Amino acid sequence: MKLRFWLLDINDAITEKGAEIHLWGLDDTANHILVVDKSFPPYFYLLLEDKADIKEVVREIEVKKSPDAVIEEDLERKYFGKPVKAVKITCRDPNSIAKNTNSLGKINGVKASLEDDIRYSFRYLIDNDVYPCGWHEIDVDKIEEKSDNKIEEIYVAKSHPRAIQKSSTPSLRILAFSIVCYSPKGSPKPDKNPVVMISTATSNGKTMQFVSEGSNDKKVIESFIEGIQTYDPDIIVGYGSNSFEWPFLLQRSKKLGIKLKVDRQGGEPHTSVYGHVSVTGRINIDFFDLSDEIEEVKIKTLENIAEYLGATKKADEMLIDDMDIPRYWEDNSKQSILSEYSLKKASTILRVGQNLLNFSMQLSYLVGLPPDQIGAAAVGFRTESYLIRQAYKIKELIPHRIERPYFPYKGATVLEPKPGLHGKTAVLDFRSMYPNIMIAKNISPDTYLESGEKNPYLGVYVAPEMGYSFRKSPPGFYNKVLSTLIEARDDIRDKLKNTDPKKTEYRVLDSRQRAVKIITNAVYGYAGWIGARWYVREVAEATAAWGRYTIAHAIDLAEKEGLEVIYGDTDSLFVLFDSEKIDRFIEDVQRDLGLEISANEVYERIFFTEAKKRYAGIFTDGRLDIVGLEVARGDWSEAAKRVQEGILEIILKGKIIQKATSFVRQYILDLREGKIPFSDLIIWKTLTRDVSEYVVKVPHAEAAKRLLREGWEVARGDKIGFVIVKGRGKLHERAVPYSIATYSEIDLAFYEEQQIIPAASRILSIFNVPIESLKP
DNA sequence: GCCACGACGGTACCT
DNA sequence: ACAGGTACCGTCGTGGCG
Repeated sequence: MKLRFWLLDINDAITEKGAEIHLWGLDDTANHILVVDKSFPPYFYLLLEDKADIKEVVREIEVKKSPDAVIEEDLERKYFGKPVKAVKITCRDPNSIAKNTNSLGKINGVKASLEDDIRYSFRYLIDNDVYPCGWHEIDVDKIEEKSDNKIEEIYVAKSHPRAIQKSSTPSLRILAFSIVCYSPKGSPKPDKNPVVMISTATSNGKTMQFVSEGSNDKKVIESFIEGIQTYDPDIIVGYGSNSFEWPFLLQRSKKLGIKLKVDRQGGEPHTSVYGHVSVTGRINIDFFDLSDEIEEVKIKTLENIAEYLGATKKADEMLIDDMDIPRYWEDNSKQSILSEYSLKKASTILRVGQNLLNFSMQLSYLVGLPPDQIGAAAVGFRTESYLIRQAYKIKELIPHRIERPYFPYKGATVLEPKPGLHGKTAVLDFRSMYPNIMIAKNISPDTYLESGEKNPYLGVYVAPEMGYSFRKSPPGFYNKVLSTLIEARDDIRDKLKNTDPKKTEYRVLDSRQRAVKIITNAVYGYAGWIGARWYVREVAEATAAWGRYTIAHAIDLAEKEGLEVIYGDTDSLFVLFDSEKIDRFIEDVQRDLGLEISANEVYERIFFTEAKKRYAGIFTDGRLDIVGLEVARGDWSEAAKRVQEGILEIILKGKIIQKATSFVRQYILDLREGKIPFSDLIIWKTLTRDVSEYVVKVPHAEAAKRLLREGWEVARGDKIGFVIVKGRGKLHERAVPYSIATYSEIDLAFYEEQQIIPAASRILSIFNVPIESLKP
């Protein structure tokens, strides 16, 4: 029979009989199904020397290969654009891939093994053009046998799946969860401390809560498992769950002698690629992983993300700090507040999840990585997964990732800004400059002409400055990929124009165009990443060089039209507004450089200091836009940022310096009088390494050490919030975690001198306001 | 021993 | 673990200072 299904999750199972692929999905009628495909053998390639005698090498392979391996000559493959002699070795057992790679790789005439490092389940997706979060059709037989699997039907595949065009998403059951652990002091430890509460919120509008009696938490976990199995969610979402909830529950369960059977085949969650936690048959997503897509939010707490997305009403109305949890749990009269908080957290996670799910699924569908992996995968790996799938389509062999030394290269041009306040200003930027340069100059790993190679008949593009050459023809790998992506995005944006923004379809399309944009923009960075499989430094270097050439010529053209350029960075020029000159300039650029430039932003007024990458402007509609300055940073106190923003608003709206200075003075008076709330004095900084690895004593690392001493776990990547307290000594000796410090200890003079005054004078010094006049 | 100064470590931003 | 360019803070070593 034919089965149509939407792919939810894929995993492999290695048995004595060979390898199996398990495809978990939903069929047309929303039944949960499992298709077992036993007929996809793993394989790898042997790349032969150019001069090797293929017949002779094959004879040698016959002798040395494992008995289950099958040889197939594959003369169609290319490697870095060049046709190569390759032999495909197919094995019944995925475990024999490594053995064969080792023994066959040494054969005379074999240059290298390739694609032996592609995961078996990913291989299946690539070769069959199967897409997670997409619809497929497959020939299957129904299996009647009863099993523990939490699904309605099990099938065995009689063909491989074929992707079909159908854009709808089936209705999926989502479960959000969050746990509360009780540890009298410090971070909870699964071998000592119980899970006292687990709260869930589900997409059918219900919530569940499991609370322990005393510290016996066995029942809490057991009821949670039962709750999951009963609701049987397709998607489980958490916030920080890959690093906290799942590992804690797993270890705690082990300690208590129970199995955390929450997946769809009676098994436990397990850690998999990119450090994500995989729950077989379901999609497990930790939305903390996706929070760095939201750059506007600096401190990525659930509350901040939720507030930004409009997924909660009052963000910190009932926020309980981790450090205060024991006090709530220990006090019977306060326990209900804790359980209310925990439930609210689960509901907030659900709403955040529902908000970000479209985007996750679109990115997953585009890149071709399962939705539970896509959030945890770094940008480089997302880009690479996309490239790998495209490479297969054009029969390009996939290079290994190899370790290389790092050599930096020259990047973009940044112009010196003209300091001060300017009138109406247009920002002209090149549309996708790097991708379009790579297309126009056919810059790609497979078109690069090594020095010494003779020029091809059809000619080369020679990059400025270094003179690297790239074949004009045929179109390179990156050229094809980027052209497709740019076209796809244009198509989606056209559709968006004719779609009602209130419709679901609009949100899906918008998520899709965002996903396409992210991958398009990441290709240049990927090309210069030493970890990239297709790393060719000259590719990134030549692209950057053409970029510098382009912006330099654009400046010339602008000046020839009589435009005054006041700033520019990489692919943008800020010019004093003149409609006619700008129109002519845009045409000049198109004619001379073959690239599109357009005025995407017009400021009514704009302000620069002497520094690059820092400015503030006001749009015609009165909106402020503050770039690079302290207001835009997450590592300055709210107090300093508020003062700076206030000044910028006053200046951009009316340039009344007097008003700005008295605003600063008033704020400082309020500070001195203790009127500025505690939370506005917290400074947040990321711990970018293990606390022991710091060579100099820096405030946030010293604050982190204090947390460690008090039993709290801090890890690389954590944001540490601290305040500066009164006393003698260096700053780092006075940095105290905000959760430990009290208001009366705070050194308000520090905030005046080292936070507010610098942030304020950054702006006001341009108008010659002396620092002394800022102090009351 | 104290101070000014510059190099350097460290973080976060911009495109 | 996508790139390079940039600003800015705090720490720390160093040389001058009788």
